[in-house]
Amino acid sequence: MLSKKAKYALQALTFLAQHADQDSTGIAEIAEQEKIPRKFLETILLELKNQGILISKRGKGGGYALRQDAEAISIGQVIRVIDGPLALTPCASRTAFKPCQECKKPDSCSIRLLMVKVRDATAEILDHTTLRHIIDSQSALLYMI
Amino acid sequence: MLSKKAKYALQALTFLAQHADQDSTGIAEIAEQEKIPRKFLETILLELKNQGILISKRGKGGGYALRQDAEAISIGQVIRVIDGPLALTPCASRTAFKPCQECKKPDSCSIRLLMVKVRDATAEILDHTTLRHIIDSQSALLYMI
DNA sequence: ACTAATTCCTATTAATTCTATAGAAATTAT
DNA sequence: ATAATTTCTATAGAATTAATAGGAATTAGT
Repeated sequence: MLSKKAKYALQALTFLAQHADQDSTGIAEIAEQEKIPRKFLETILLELKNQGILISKRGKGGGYALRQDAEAISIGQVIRVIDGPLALTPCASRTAFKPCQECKKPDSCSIRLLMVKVRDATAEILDHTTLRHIIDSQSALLYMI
Repeated sequence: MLSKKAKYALQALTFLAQHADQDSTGIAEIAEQEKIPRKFLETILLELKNQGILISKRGKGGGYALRQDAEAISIGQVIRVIDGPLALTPCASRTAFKPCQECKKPDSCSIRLLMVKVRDATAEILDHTTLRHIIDSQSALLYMI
């Protein structure tokens, strides 16, 4: 399951993608529009900034904006940054592989191979879907079919 | 991520599938061989029994066995029983759909449609992989490719 | 009938993670 | 200066997960 944090992050990024014309949008506005707890959103946006997905402007009139165009930010990237690996088990992650304790042969563990297969299918979708797909519902819907 | 409980369940079921010739296998043996905390495993096996995946024999010489053949038990079924829906969000589940609070139109939410797509890809794999595939590593490996 | 071995049941504790908030420092536009 | 904002770090609160406890019920063998 996705955490609330990740869901909030996707909502906020979607909002920012939709307001990419403005050069920055404040936390307060995003929190209010998307109904996300204000202080919680603060920490989330800060994390997205520290991870290079957002840029910020401090002080009066400050706020956040996407660092790159919406088509350059994949949903997979966002979820990994907030919730960690996409894989169902650490031993099935390609970005953060970690073998199970006491697992002698990860290479021949059938459960692991299955989990890798699921991870690959998930990553294939999430790494090829971008914020652009999300905000442009028409192309998104076409893409989905 | 899969819970430890689900991982233990898969280990135990794999073990039972490999010992399907015996008419029952005790908790103690499974716990020892698979290095699963004994008391925790008790509750897991009981749950799998209550969900119709295992049968048990009580009293001296008792134990557990698969209710059906290994090829009739899918990994998706096991994970759902222990961890709940495969989907990353409740609104993307087909077996336990639940809309997000305040979501006006789940039908046109692009994030939801994306999550449904991921769910379907995951379920396609997990519902078509059985304990038989897992224990027969050769056919499993072929299947994986 | 007795004993030992086992599953069954329910409650509880312990540990971990997730969610949210607090409060003040640093920064910036006006 | 002032007001509005992000930044930072800590921590509290809530929920979930992981594990254990202890005894009841059942069964095989003697």
